[in-house]
Amino acid sequence: MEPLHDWNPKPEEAIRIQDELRRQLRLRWDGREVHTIGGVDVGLNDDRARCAIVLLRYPDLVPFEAAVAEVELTFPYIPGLLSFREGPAVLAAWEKLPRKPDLLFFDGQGIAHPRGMGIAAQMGLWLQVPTIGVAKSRLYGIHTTPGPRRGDRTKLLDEREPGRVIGAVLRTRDHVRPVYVSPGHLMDVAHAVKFTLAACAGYRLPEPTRWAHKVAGGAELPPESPRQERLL
DNA sequence: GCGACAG
DNA sequence: ATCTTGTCGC
Repeated sequence: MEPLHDWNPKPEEAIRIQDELRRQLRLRWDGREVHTIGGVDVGLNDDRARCAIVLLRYPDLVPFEAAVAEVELTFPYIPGLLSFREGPAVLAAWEKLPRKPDLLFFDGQGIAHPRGMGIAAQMGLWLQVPTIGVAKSRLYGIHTTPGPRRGDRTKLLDEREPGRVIGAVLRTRDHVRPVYVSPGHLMDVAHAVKFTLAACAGYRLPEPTRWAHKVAGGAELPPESPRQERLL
């Protein structure tokens, strides 16, 4: 892939990089067919980051492939610069994947970010694949509380430009805390919400992300999820 | 200066 | 993210 920038800049430079990358984002869904989706999760251990990417069949959500990679941590956790801490591990796991998914879910924000460049957006640019950010809490944006049922949602608005919708606060289960959904690259808000609901099966977080979290923690894919199954 | 602050 | 068991409520 095309190196877009250095991964160990000073925070001030990282911010400049994000401001520059923003113009490359394509916040539009092109209508492509989706047969496989992937989930990314990064676990942190002392001075190393372990990333897992799990691929699932869509729309039945059966996991069939996974890749794990571990990398040395070189960047601190700074709100707004999460991608610089976890990005290298994601790239390492991505290169180990035998095949790439049609769509990727991230644990974190897409464009619902101070500079419109959350980890789902930034990695979408690196990987050149449609991405969606599903965060467990808010980083940026203003909103009201959505209804209590699965599917209920409110708009996530840009703090500095309240007329601009940057995502959705979405209830993925009845009476459970909503998640913050925002498009990354090659995605729009409506489809990000649609795919997120389609990927949530009984739990607050999307299945791809849940599997990635388990695998990053050492779990194996179930036997009934053959790693070499033909998909088409 | 005082909060807010993905994972 | 991580420290940490059982427990209350939807």
